[in-house]
Amino acid sequence: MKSELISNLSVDCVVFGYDIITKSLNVLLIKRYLESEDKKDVLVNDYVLTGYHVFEDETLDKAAERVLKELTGLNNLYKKQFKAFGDPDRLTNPKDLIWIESQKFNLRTITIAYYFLLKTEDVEVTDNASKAKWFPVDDLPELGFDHKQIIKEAYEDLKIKCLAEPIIFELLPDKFTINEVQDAYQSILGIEIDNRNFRRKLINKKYIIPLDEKQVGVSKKPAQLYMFSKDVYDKIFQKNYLISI
Amino acid sequence: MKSELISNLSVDCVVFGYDIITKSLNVLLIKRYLESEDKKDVLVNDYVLTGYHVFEDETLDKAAERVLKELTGLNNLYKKQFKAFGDPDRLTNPKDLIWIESQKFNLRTITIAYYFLLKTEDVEVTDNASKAKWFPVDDLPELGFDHKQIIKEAYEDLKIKCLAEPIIFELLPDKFTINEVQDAYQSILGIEIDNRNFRRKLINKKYIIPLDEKQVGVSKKPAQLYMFSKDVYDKIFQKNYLISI
DNA sequence: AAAAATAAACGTAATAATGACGTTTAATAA
DNA sequence: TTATTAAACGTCATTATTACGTTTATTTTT
Repeated sequence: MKSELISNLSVDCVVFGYDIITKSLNVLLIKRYLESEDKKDVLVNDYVLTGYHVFEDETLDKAAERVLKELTGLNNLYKKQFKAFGDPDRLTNPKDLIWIESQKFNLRTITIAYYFLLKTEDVEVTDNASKAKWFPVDDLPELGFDHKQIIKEAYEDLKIKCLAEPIIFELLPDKFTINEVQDAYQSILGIEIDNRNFRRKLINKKYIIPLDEKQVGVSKKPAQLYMFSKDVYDKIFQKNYLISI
Repeated sequence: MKSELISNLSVDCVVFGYDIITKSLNVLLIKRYLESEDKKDVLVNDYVLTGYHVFEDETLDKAAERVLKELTGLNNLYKKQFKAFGDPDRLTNPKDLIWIESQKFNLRTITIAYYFLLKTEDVEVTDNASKAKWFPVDDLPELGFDHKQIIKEAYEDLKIKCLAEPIIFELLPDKFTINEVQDAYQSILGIEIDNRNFRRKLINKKYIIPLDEKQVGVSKKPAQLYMFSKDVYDKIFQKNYLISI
């Protein structure tokens, strides 16, 4: 008879931050440590996503939020559980064998992967050996485990969601210019958009609200600032089923 | 120190079938058995999704496909892993406590939930006590565990995907009429669509291909049959980023 | 203080898509 | 042969999109 699987449960967080200056979508990564023979922490020359085991009395969502809070100090970010990873080749450690009622079980590590959206500027990054660091999503360093794959799938999901929902505003400051929105779309989706058409389209949306403010500290004509109203968006969306196949 | 979580891993399958006659989206469910004191199987008066433990050497996807194959005999259906469910209150059984290196662990059951799409007609259902049965998604019976919630979330995900991708054709026969597509959308999304506009829109799509065939055995004017070409759709989609916020 | 430079903002015309309807056609049933 | 009915076609006003050109407001340079 085949063995049923007992697994070690963790969450991994893909933290996406958009940098309005460099116009790049970044991922927050930490250096990986491994436990050595003599129990000292040894630095490995690659990076990993932040993740941790789920505690006994914790929901998956809470575990992801806890991990994120420890990493960034932030709460209440846009969060999406996008996929579970748990293929047999994820088995990490030969010590991960357990016995239950004299039966042997392999202990596979299942991770429930989340992604979070924020503004790069909201996370203070000090480039110490042990601390988190931003990397452009299209120029990642060496990554441990299957984390490159996890990031890839998170990014795919994000792109699709960007096209269908106004989550771009989770990545932008509360007050933004039209061109900043365009740049964000272009960077994330890897496409070119006509500025004049994009501008008209966005300005005509009821939920894109012009403010009585302009950019300050720019060395050319300062642009009009806008905000996104989720309330207005939700009201409009309710009656707007659009089959776009 | 808080206990890390060790979990029992399973997959649950939400099998959606669309019935072209009753115009209803159905879910395939089985009666639930519980193990009684004297080890005989005892029937419980509710239904559950099909699901099973993941085996030691199995990927999550393979496990879901295996469960589906055992239930329906079918392969190669549209499949989506849509969410992991594993909150602490899912803990089912007091016997689910294990010891590893003299540490006690609670054994929570994590389930990776998938949904599959097929035509109701493709699954022969015999209404025996132990066999699978179709239920309309908006008229479900009593359900065990958190399976009502799982179905609800699968349905929400399906609705959103229906609006963005041509997965409706996974639920329809290979040869279909325009009105059958409209009925499917109306039933699944719970909306009314103008037939004349819908017809025009669909017929104009390059990937909706008219066949040299009409309906047979209908008692009114027989309708033109069409097919969906995934190849053509994929080619068109590649250059068609549409930001529809 | 005027001129050059430049990003922001506005404009237009052709085409395509959508929404809200009315009408005709091809088949079966009476 | 006629009535019935679902399928299929047509129209018109409105809105959205595409593909461009032009003007404006501000800073920097001369």
